[in-house]
Amino acid sequence: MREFSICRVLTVDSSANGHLPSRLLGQIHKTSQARQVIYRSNERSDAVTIICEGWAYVYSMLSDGRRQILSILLPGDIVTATAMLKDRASFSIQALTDIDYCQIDRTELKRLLVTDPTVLDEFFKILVAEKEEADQLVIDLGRRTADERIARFILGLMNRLQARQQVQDNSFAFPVRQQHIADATGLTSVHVSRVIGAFRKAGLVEIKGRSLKILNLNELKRISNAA
Amino acid sequence: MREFSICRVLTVDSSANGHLPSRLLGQIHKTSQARQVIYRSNERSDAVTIICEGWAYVYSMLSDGRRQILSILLPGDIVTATAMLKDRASFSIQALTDIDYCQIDRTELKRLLVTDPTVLDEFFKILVAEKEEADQLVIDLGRRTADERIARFILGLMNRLQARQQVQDNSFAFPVRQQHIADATGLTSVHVSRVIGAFRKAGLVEIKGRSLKILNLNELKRISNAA
DNA sequence: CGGAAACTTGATCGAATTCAAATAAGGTGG
DNA sequence: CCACCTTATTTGAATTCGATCAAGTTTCCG
Repeated sequence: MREFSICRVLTVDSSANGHLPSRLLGQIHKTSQARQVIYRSNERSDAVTIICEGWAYVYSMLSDGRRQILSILLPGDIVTATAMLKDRASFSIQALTDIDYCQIDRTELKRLLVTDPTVLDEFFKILVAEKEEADQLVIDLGRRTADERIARFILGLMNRLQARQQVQDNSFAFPVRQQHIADATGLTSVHVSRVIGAFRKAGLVEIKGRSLKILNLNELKRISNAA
Repeated sequence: MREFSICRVLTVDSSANGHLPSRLLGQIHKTSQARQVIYRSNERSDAVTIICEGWAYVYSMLSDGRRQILSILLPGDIVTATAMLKDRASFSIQALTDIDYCQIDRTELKRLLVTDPTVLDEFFKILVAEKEEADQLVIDLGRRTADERIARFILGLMNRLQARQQVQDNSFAFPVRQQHIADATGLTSVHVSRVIGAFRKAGLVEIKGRSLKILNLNELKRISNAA
C-alpha cells in the first residue's frame, strides 16, 4: 500500500475527493517520454511528485557507472514520501515508459500534514510501507539467490498491480527491460536473461510484447522462497 | 542523525530536558544480556524502545536460517521509528552486548507527536535518516564488492560513534563478531575473515580486544569507494 | 527496409562460498 | 591463576554462482 489516494482525485475523478482539498488540485501537470530523467540526484525541488500514468524508477548511480534501482514507481505512487520532508534527495528518477505526473508544492502539502490528521495518518502509512519495502530489498540482495530475487521481483510487481486491478488472468503489463531487472536485483542483464530463459523453459512465465503472464504461480512462489 | 534526544534525558540528565516532557520519563527501564533477543518478529508491542547503553541489532531471518542484519543500534538510537506507528514488525532485535534500554508507551508518544511540532519534526528526521540508511544498504549489497562493503561498514560505524564523541584517535569500541559483519554485509564469516585479515596486513586497521583502530583512514576511504 | 537496442547463447573467468581442520580467545569453575 | 570448554577466527583446497567477454539473433521503430 504505497499509492497516495490523491492521485485518483487528480486523474480520474476530481469529485470523489480522496484526502486532499480541491484547492491543491490542478497544480503542475507534466509529461515525460520514456528514458527521460525526471529528477536528478541532489537537485533542489520544492515539489512532491506523484505518478499518474506510466512507470518510472528510483535509482542511484555510482561514479563508475554501477547502477542500483531502489524501486519501481507505478501509477498512483508518490515519488518518495521522503520528498515531503526534504528538498533534496540522493537518488534520481527516470521514466520507464512515457509518463504523466503531477507536482504539488511541498510547503502546502506539509501544512496539510499538520492540520489534517487523516492526511498525516496516510502519510505515515506510506513512509512505513516504503521503509518495509527497502528492508525487504536489503534481505533480497543480501541473502537471496538470483532465482529467488527474480521470482520475487516479478511477484512483487504482480501484487502491486493487483492492488490496482491491473492483473487479469495472471497477466499484466511488464515494460521493464532485463537491464532494469538486473539493476533492481543486483545482477547482470546477461544472468537475468539466463534465469528468465530458464523460467520460460520451465513453463513458469511467458513474456510477449510488453506484458508478462504467469503460467505456474505456485511454482514461481515456491522458487521465490517467500518465507 | 538517528539518535533520539530523549535518551540523554532519560539516562544522563533528567533536568536538561530534550524534547519530551518529564511525565514521560521514568517509564519502563530494562536490561538484557548480550545475545538475548529483546524483540521477536511479529510480536505485538505497545512500547517504543530506546537503547540507552550497549549495542543491539535489527535482523531478519529466513526459514532456512539465512540471516540479514538490517542495522546496528547504538546508544541513543530509537528502535526503529516505524515502531512508533505500528505495533508489530517483521524483524527481530537482539542485544549485541549487555544493554540497557527503556520503553515508552506508544500511545503517549504518538499523542505528543501530534501536539508538539518539535517532536514531530525530530521524528520526521529520524524516519528520513532510517530510510536513507536502508537505501544506502541496498546499494551496498546490490552493487558493491566485499571489500567496499566491509570498509563501508567500518566507516559507517565510526561516523555514528563520532557523532556521539566515542571515537578517540581513530579508535572506537567494536563489539561485533565477524559473523555480524557477514550478516550485515551479505557475506559469509569466512570471507569477512579473509578481507579483514587483508586489511590488517595492509596496515589499514587493527582490532584488539573489542575495539578497532583505523591506522590508514584515507586508504580505507579509498577502498570504500564512497562516491 | 535498415539501424539500433534488447535479448540470447557459449566459453571462460573470478569473487565469494563451502567444506574442513587448525589455531586462538574468552569465560568459568576449581 | 590455571585447566577446560566453548565460541571465534584463521587458513587451505575445492567448488559454484554469477560475471565477463564476445558473437549471434531477435525485436522494435522510424
